[in-house]
Amino acid sequence: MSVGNVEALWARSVFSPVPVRNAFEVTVERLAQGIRLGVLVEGDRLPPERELAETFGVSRVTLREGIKALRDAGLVESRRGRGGGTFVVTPKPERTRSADQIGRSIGNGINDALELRRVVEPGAAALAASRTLTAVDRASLLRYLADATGCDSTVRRLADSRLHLAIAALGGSASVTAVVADVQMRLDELLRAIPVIPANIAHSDQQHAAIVDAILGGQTDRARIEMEEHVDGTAALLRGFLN
Amino acid sequence: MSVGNVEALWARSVFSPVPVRNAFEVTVERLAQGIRLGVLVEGDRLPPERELAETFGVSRVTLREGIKALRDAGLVESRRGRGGGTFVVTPKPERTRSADQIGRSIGNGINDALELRRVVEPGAAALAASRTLTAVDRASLLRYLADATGCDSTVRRLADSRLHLAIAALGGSASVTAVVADVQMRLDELLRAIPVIPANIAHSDQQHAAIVDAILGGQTDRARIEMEEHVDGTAALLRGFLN
DNA sequence: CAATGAAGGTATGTTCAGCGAACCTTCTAA
DNA sequence: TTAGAAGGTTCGCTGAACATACCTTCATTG
Repeated sequence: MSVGNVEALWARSVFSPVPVRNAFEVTVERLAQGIRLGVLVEGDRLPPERELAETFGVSRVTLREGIKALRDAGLVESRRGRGGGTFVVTPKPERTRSADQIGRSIGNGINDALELRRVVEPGAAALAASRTLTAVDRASLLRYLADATGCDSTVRRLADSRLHLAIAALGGSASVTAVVADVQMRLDELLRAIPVIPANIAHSDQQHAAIVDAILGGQTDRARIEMEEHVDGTAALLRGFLN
Repeated sequence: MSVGNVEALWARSVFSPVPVRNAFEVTVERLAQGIRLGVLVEGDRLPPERELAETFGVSRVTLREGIKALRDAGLVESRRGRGGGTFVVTPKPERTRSADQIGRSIGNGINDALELRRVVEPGAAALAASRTLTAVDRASLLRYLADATGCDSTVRRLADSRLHLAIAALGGSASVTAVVADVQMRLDELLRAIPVIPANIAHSDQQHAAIVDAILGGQTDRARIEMEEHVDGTAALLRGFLN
């Protein structure tokens, strides 16, 4: 692959439009990410608006705009009255655009996301393996692995995200977890759109199991390598569907 | 190290204050980062305000507020009249707070930054090594290595940042480069504040050389390992000064 | 040695996101 | 049946950001 010279890349990074993100957008993004990546699951109830607004450091009006957007997107439902609240709802099957369409719309961002993933997820796995995990954490990890094993379609996609995110979270670094969440989010729509064949699922399951095994065994190098292979496999699959 | 359970970490990541960053702040941050990390060096002239405002997608008034902040911080100077402009100026020796003070003010963020660095920089080095570099890029990399070798103090700090950033940039992924820039920025003040002893410098120089050698030789694994050692060394040094 | 024009510096009025605060409506649990 | 906990609504205020026009400096150039 041809690489422009370093200075040019720097210049682009310093002299490019500043991403102006207002409170509304950030709020929506946060909550949508929580739902899309399976941190908030179906039936979960969000904290009351007044409370959530405060923890977000945002006015209630702004928060409500965000929630309205999520409701319009079919991600949550609101019920009024005592005992009411805003609840996470089944992720709709969604008008799935073809992987090709999505790929086109995200464009070069895909390669960028895949490269970032290739860098950060193996590192995150190794970090997790280097930790001394509590019994609770070990149990959680195994549960996430089980959830992501065998099944297919939408459920699997969610469970897969959760597993990858859990691995990152076990590393204990908020920033690392945030980067992994960002990557998962960027690739999510695409991963949901590609058709999954049983052979791929089985292979992916094996890799997941190997990664978890390495982490639980404290084998940092192996954890990294297994994750590298897994990530490379997914990347190859994705790139295959976009050419 | 004891790690809280996964769900708790997630909850914190979803239910925490949204970072509301206005155009002004982002603008300042961008330019300050460019200067602090040595992408813009002394004597460089920024594009004219009208032009820069447009590339940033920000009004000229807002941009000027940002530039004023940088001027107050002693990072740039402005000259009026034809042939004038805003110029990057010598990074002042700066009222260097002690490493301990800085450490306290950044607090837990340091460990977080160090962990992120440990994950992302070795990966970035490996990514760079996996590329087929142009002759220009190879020459650039060697020049950055030379700049960062031997000298000490402020000059070295800047050249070190530039080298690490250049390595990330050679990987060709904008996102990876951005994360590395973020990490370097977070650790910059601290790294500037710790006293450097000749032995450390020499060791660091050796490691830099080894990293660059591995990258130029296309040895991805070695590039990663050398960078890991280098980053671990710096981390140990930093942690040592904070205890 | 003027005159030009490219640059930074200033002033003004408009718009709109976001806020706080008070209030309305629904509906369950006691 | 009623109190209270939730979501839903309204309104006026503030400040950030903008567009636009104009002023000031001063190196270059004719």
